[in-house]
This record gives sequence, structure tokens and C-alpha cells, in this order.
Amino acid sequence: MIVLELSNVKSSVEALNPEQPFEQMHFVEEVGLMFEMVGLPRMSGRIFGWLLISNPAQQSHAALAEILQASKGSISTMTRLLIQIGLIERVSLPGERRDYFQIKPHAWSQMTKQRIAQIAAFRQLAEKGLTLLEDAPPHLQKRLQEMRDIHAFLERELPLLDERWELEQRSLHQSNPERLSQS
Amino acid sequence: MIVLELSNVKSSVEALNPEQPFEQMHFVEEVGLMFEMVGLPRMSGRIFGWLLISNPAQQSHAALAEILQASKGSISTMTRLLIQIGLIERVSLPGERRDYFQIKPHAWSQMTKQRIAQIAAFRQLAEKGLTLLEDAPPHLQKRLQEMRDIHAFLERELPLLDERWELEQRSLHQSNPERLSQS
DNA sequence: CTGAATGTTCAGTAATCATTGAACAAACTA
DNA sequence: TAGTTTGTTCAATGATTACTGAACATTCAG
Repeated sequence: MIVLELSNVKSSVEALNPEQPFEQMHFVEEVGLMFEMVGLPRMSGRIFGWLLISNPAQQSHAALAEILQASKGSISTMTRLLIQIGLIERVSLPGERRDYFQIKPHAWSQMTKQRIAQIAAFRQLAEKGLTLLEDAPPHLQKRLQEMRDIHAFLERELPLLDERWELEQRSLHQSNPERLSQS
Repeated sequence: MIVLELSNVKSSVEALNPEQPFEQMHFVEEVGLMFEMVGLPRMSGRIFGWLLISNPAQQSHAALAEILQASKGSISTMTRLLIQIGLIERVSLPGERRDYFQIKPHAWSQMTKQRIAQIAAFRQLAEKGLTLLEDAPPHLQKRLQEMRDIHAFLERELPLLDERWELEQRSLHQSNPERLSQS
């Protein structure tokens, strides 16, 4: 007879108000759907969604599998993906064998960088198209010129926008240093 | 015995330099792959890609099916999708029964608008998550606050960026009025 | 060493999504 | 009216992708 000890794994959900878990899982599902809309696997979105609201912020491999009702394999693959695209990170506590995952601070500027890369790819495609039309009448070239120009514009401007965001954030945290983390 | 009259349909490709078609179809495939990366059906990308380089810029239903080796059904569904998301438009010539499609001018600011809508959805999700954590310690809320704040920032700034683009374009075309379409 | 705990990899499957092709509809011609 | 052209819809197929679960590592404890 085998008795599994799961108490440590369940606590994260059951320690809460019994009304909460349902809403939490609903949130997790919604993040899953959003990720799917952006072209990422739904399960990667579920993991990310849970890490956004979990307590504590660090969650183990096993805890994720238990709460999201997913196989170990799935968790392993999807956390690898999320780490690779810069949205979460692995944290290992000293003296602990198991790994934990958490949302990576500034995960979002990582996403912005990816978007910029995509925009660059679109600009390059437009340029490739223009070389195909180099002998064509100008009115036929216009379509691709517009595509190239707007992507070049965004490629130039989005990094500046990101920089401005970083600056705003930094100055905000200076005038308000760590007040949030006391309570 | 049935004889199909296809000559009118083939002309669009065969009228060109015999080296070109291969490169053209390569371009079309690349656009297809890009669309797939962004989460849209590959065939919709092929149609869009061909409409970027086709001569004339307007292409009929039948011409698209022939050149892209796709079924009528596929073309019908995918053009509907592309019209719905604002990337192409249907043009009908007076006295002609068939419809033509072409790249919609300013297709790209349409795409920007969609991106902004997606960003708004992410911000709303973050807010929903924050209400789940309203009684949680502040350090747990930070993850979602960062998510909300950056998306609110982009939601505010991207429309301004788009406006600036429109302005730049308009002033460019005033100082250089239609010079491109003479040649 | 053996056994337990933790992760990863990968072959097989389940589910999803794009695409086809045939049936249908509408609009014009004769 | 019947026949032709043009386009749409939709059930069925094919292809792709996510996901599982079992086998395989690795590391620690005894």
C-alpha cells in the first residue's frame, strides 16, 4: 500500500477563502486564452496566470502540476518555453532540491522587445518585396513602401517609448522608495 | 469534351520575366509564415502577400485561387477574414460581375488599432487579477501592478504614436505631391 | 550500494485548426 | 424557362499542435 503525502502541495489553494479558488482558476483560464490569442500554448498561459496570483509568488514544479491539473511533462516543457521567452525565471533556494518558478521582474519589456523584433521582420519582408517590384510602376510600389515605412517608424520609436517607460518608473520609485513593501 | 478557358487567369504570372515567378511565390510563402507567427492562418498571409506584389493590384477571386493553388472555399473564407480585420478591401468595378480584392490603404494603422485593443485586454486582465489580491500583502500585488501599469502606458502612448505617423505622412505628401505616381 | 525525490525527454494520442470539394445560392444571359 | 458565372457555406479530411504518461536521468539520504 502506498500513501502519498500531498499536504504541502495542496496548501496553497486550500489556505484561502473557499470562495476564492474558483475565481482564481477562472483568472488562470482567462490568461490561458489570452496567450492562445497571441499564438502561445494555452498551458504556458495557465502557468503564467497562476504565477501572477499565487501565494507565495514562487511555485514549485509539483505545485504547478497539482493546481493546474497538468502532467509533469507539460509543466517542464512550458516552463522551459516561458523562461526562454523571458517571462518567468527559475529560483532555487539554498538547501532545497526542488526548483521554483516566479514571474520575472520586467517581464513585459521583454515582450516589447519581442514585438519590436517582429516589426523588424515585417520591415525586412517589405524591403524584399520592393526589390521584386523595382522595375514596376511606382503606384504598384506604394503598397510595399507604406508597409516598410510604418514598420521602420515603429522600429525606431518603440525602443524610445520603452526607454521613457523605464525612466518614468525609476523616478517614481525614487520619490516613493519601497513604501509599498512595508504594510 | 470540356475545354476550360484559363488564358485570362494565367496571364498575371506569365506576363513577367520567367525568373520572377519563383521569387514571387517565395515571397508569398514568407508572408504566409509571418502571418502564422502572428496567429493568423497561413493562407490569409499568402493572399495578403500576393496582393502586395501582384500586377494589377486588384486580383479576382478566381485569380487568387489559381495562383495560390487553393480552393475557392479557402479564398472565400480567408478574404472574409482579411476584410474583417481591415487588411484588404473588396472593389467591384461597374459593369463587372466578379469581385476584386486589394490591399487596403492604411491597412497598417488598422493593425496598430488591433494591437492596442489587445493591450487593453491585458490591462483589464491585470486589473481583474488585482481585485483577487486586494487583501494580499503589497509585495504580492506588485507583479500585477507592473503588468497593469505598462499596458496602461502603452494604451495611452500608442494612439499618440499613430497620430504622429499620420501627421508625418501627410506633411510629406504635401511637400512632394504625387510626384511618385508620374513616371 | 538501494531507494526516494525531482526533473526531463519523447513516443503516442487527443484535440484543434486549416483546407478541400461538393452542394447550394444569387444574379445575370439567352 | 434553363444554363452560366461567381461566390458562399459547411461537412469531412488532413495536418499540425498540445498534452499525457512512461521511461530515463540525476541527486541526495540512508
